[in-house]
Amino acid sequence: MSKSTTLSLTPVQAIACCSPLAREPLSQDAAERIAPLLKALADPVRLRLLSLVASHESGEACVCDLNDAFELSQPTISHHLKVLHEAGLLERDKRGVWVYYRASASALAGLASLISGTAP
Amino acid sequence: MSKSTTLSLTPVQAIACCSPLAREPLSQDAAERIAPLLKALADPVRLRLLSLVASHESGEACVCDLNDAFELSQPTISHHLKVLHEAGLLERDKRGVWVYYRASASALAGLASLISGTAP
DNA sequence: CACGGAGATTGACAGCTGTCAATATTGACG
DNA sequence: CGTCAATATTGACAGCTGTCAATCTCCGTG
Repeated sequence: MSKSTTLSLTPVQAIACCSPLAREPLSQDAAERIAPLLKALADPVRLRLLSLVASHESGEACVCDLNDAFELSQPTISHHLKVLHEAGLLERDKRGVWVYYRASASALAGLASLISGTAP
Repeated sequence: MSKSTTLSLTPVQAIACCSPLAREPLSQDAAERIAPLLKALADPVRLRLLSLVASHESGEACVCDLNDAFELSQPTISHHLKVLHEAGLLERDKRGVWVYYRASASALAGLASLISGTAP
């Protein structure tokens, strides 16, 4: 593979390639692909959003419910959901006027194995 | 400025208390304790630093070696190491003039189990 | 003791990020 | 159609963050 400055990997794929942190030194390239994913997670509101969605009975949650769980404006919640979605941590599903989000199990598993060294 | 934090939990302990993200909705309190830990990790340079230390043969690495691995100024590396240390992800050990850092296995394991849902 | 080198701290600055108000877009339904 | 409700987008702004140059602290050694 040649170096490509415009590679369009989903962030989830950015992780799949890497051995755990403690296994061998992370390359600069890998680090720069992984950091945005962690950055997406590194916010209290987004952590709660992801947890709310992931722990929801049906495995998915409607934005309308999520908005009510915070004392933040609707655009702010929408912004956080967008960040999580673009990182590949949340999957979006629009049904009619409502939008449902689902947590990406593979993304979370990938992150965890990167950090702990557990094989996926 | 102020060392105002009233709670004196290490960030590692901040995690130990929580069930995995997908198990039940994270409380605001828990989210605000965990986010700083992820924030410490969510930087390409710090990811590489942690990986360098964690994957080092003896389990620890001297700052002098770490400095050489980046094209960044010494104060910048020192700053990143401080962030990782204050988050509880790196342990500091000063021996004479040299300082050695060691990765905290429990912090990493805690984070991973929080994310993936694996029991600690 | 004085000097030199390892690492930390300080101060400054540009760029990023979380938040809101205002507005746009989209689909259901009369 | 026209209206209404659910999300998304835009623009603005304050606060945080990564970086460097300069300086400081500490310790070993001549």
